[in-house]
Amino acid sequence: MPQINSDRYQQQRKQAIRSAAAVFAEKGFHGSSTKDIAERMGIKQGSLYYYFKSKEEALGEVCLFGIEDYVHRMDGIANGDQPFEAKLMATITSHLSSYREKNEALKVHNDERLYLPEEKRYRLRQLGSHYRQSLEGIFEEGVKSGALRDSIDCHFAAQAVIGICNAWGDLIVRDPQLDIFDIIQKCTDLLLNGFCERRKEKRT
Amino acid sequence: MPQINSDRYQQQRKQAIRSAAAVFAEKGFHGSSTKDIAERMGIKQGSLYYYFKSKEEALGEVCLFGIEDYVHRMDGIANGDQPFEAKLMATITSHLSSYREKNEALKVHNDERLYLPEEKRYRLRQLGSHYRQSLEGIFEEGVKSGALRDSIDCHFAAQAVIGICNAWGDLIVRDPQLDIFDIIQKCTDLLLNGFCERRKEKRT
Amino acid sequence: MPQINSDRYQQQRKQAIRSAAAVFAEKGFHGSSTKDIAERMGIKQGSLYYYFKSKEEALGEVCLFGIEDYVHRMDGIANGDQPFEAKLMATITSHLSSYREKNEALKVHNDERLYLPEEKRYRLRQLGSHYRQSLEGIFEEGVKSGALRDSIDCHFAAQAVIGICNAWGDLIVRDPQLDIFDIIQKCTDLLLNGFCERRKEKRT
Amino acid sequence: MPQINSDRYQQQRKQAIRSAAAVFAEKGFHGSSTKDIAERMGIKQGSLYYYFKSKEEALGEVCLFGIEDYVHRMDGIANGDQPFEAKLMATITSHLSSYREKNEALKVHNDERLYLPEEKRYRLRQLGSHYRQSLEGIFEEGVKSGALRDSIDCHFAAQAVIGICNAWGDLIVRDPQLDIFDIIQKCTDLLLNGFCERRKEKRT
DNA sequence: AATGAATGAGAGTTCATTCAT
DNA sequence: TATGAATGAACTCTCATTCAT
Repeated sequence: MPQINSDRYQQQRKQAIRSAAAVFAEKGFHGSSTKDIAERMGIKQGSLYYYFKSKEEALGEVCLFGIEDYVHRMDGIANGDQPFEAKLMATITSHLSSYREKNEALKVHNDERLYLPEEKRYRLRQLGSHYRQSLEGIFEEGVKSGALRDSIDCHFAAQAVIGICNAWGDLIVRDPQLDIFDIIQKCTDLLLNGFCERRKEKRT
Repeated sequence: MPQINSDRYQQQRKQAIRSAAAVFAEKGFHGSSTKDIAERMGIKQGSLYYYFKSKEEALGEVCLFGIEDYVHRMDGIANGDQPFEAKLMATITSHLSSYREKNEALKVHNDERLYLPEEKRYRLRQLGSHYRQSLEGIFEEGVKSGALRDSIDCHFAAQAVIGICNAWGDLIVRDPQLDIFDIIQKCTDLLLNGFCERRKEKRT
Repeated sequence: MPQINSDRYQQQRKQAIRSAAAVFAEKGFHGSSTKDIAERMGIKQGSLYYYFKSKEEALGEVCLFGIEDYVHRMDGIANGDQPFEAKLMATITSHLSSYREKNEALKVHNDERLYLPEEKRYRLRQLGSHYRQSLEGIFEEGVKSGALRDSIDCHFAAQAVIGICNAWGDLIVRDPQLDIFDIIQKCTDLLLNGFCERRKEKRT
Repeated sequence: MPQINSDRYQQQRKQAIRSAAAVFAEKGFHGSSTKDIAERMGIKQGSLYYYFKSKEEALGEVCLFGIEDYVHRMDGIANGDQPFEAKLMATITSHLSSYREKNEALKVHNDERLYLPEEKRYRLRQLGSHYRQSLEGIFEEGVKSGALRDSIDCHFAAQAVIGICNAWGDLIVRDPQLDIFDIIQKCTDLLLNGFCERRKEKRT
C-alpha cells in the first residue's frame, strides 16, 4: 500500500520508470527481466512491485513518459505563427532532443508499445495520432502559404519526417557521441531541399 | 541426424525459416515461443529441433535470409552505370520490395538482430556495412558527377535513405494495402528534391 | 500439447489427480504447492503442467472426481424400490465408502471447492444439489409410506445425514484403522430410530 | 515493545483476533494475507505485528478464542444434575450458539487448526478431548440412568453429536438467516429419539 | 522425419516479516 | 502506537531443450 502522494514515493517511482526505460530500450520488453530493472535501480526484485503492479504497468508508464511532453511540445509548435521552415526545424529539434533528454523512453515507446494490452495502447495511439495530425497540419499550412509544392502528399510527408527522426533517434540513443545539432541541421535541409543540386541564386 | 543434403530437408528448413520469420516479426524474438513457430509450420514443438539447433539459430537464419540477397542486389545497382537518380530509385525499390517479398524477415533483421551473440552478429554487420558503404559510394559518385550538391554529407545521406526506407518498410509490413510503388515514387522525390517549392522550369 | 486420447496419458493424468487429492486433503489447497503434488507423483514440478493447465484446474478435477460417481450411485439408490430403511443404509454405506475408495477426493470437494471460480463451482453445485434432493426425496417417500413420523422436516433430515456422514468421513480419512462397517451400522441406527415412528417390536 | 498491560492494547488485540477470525473463516489460513487482516481491522499491514509475532500466532489465538469458553461452558453442563435430555439440549445450544456469537472463530478452529505447529495444537487437542470426554460422560450417565439404551456406544455418540453440530454450524456461519433455535430443536429431537429406549408415551 | 513426455532453469508475482522513523 | 519501505523466500507457471521411440 504505497503512499502515492508522498514526495519520496513519487521520486522513487520516477526513478523506477527511468530504470525500466533503460533496460527495455537495451533488451526489449520480453528480453528484460524485472530483476534487471530492479538491479539498475539499486533495489531488490521484489521491491519493484512497491512501485509497479506488474511489469506491464512499468512498460505502460515508460511509454507514456516517452511521448507525453514531446507531444505537447508539438502543440506549441503547430499553434505558433512561424513560417513553415521554422516549424519544421522546431519539430525535428524537439523530436531528436527527446531521444537525448528522456533517454530511451521514446525508443521504448516506438518499439515495444505493441506489447501493451489494447486498453493501455489506446491513450498512446491517441497521442501519436494527435502528433501526426499536427504535423500534417503544418505541412498543409506550408502548401497553402506557397512554401511547399502543391503536389506534396501531406500524410506521406508527416510519416516521412517521423520515420527519419525515429531512425536517427535510434542511432542517437545507441551512440551518445553523435552531434545532435548537426543531425537536426542536415535532416531539415534534406527535407526542405533534397539532395539534388539546385543553386539558391536560381530561386528568384 | 538430419539428411542435410536431401531436397526435402532443405525445403522443409526453408519453410521453418519463413515460419520463424513470421512469428518473430509479429511477437518479437523473446515474445515468440518455439511452440508458436512449430504450430505455424504445422509440426510439433520438439520437431523444430530437427531443423534448428536452437531458437537462436533460427533467429540467425531469419536475419540472414532477411538481408542477404537485398544486399547483393545493391551490389548490382552500385556497380551499374546508370545516373544517380536511377540508382537511388533502384535502391529504394529494392529495399521496399524486400519488405513485401521476403515478408517479415527484413523487419526481424532490423528489430531483433541485437539478440544474437556477437559472433553471429558479425556477419550481419559486415553485410549491413557493405550495404551502407555501397550506398555512400553512390552518393559520392553523385556529388562528383554534379548531380548532387557539394555540401552533401554522404554518410548522413546513406543513413537517411536507409532510415526512411525502414520506417516505411515497417508500415508496409503492418498494412498490406499500402501502394508500394506510390511510396517508392514519393520517397525518391523527397530525397531528390525535398518538399520546398522550386519549379523545374526555374532550374536552367 | 498432450495427446489427450492416448491411454498412457489418461492413466498418468488420473494418477496426477489422485496425487493432488492426497496433498490437498492433507494441507488444503493454498497450503499445498505444485511441487508437493509433483513429488508425490514422482515427477518434477514443471512436468505437472503437462497434465494440468493450472493448479486450479487440478483442484477442479479432484473435486469432480470426488463426487461424481457417488452422486450417480445415489440415483440408483433413490430410484430403487427398497423400503426406507434399506435406502438410508445404502446411502450411508455409499457415502462413507467413497471416503475410503476415492481416498481424500471427497474431503477435498467438501473443504476446498470454494476456491474454484464460480463457473467451475457451478457444475459441482448442481451435482451436490441433485444429491441432496434425491436424499430429501427418499425421506419424503419414507414419510408417505408411514415409515417416518409426519413431523419430520425432510430438508433438515437430508442435511443432517450429509453432515453426519461428512463428519465421520473426515475421521475415516484421518484414521484408516476405523471399522467403516461398524460406523455405518451405528449411524444408520442413530438416524433410523430417531426418525422412525416407534420401535420395531412395538409396531405391528 | 507492546504495552501488554495497557487496556487499550488488550482491546486492540482482541479486535485483531476477531479480524483474523473473520478473514481466516472466509478464505482459509493460507488463502488469507496479513494485509487482508490488517485492512479489515483498519490498520496497515506492518502494524499487525504489534499485536502478533506472526501470522501463525494469530491463527493460534483465533483457535483458542474459538473454543475456550465453549469448552468451559461444557463443564458447567456436564457437572450439573439435570436429566440427560436437558444436558443434551444444553450442549447443542451451547455449541451452535458459539457459531453465532463468536462468529467465525469456532469454524476456524475446526478447519484450520491443523496448520498450527504441534506444540500449539497440543493445548487445543487437550481442550477438544476434554470436551468430547465430558460429552461421553453425559452419555454414560444417560445409559446408567436408563434414559438411553444399553447398546449405545458412547464414544460414537459423542462424535456424532459434535459432527452434526459442526455440520450445522458451518451452514449457520454461511447463512445468517437460519433460525438457530429451530435447528437446535430438530437436532435434539433427532438425537434424543434416536438414542432413547423408546418414545415417552410408550415407556411406563 | 517426427513426436510424446519430461525436465530444469528462470520468469513474474505475492507475501510474511522486519525495521527505522 | 503505527507506518512506509524494503526484503527474500516461496510460489505458480512458461519454455527452450532433450531424447527414447
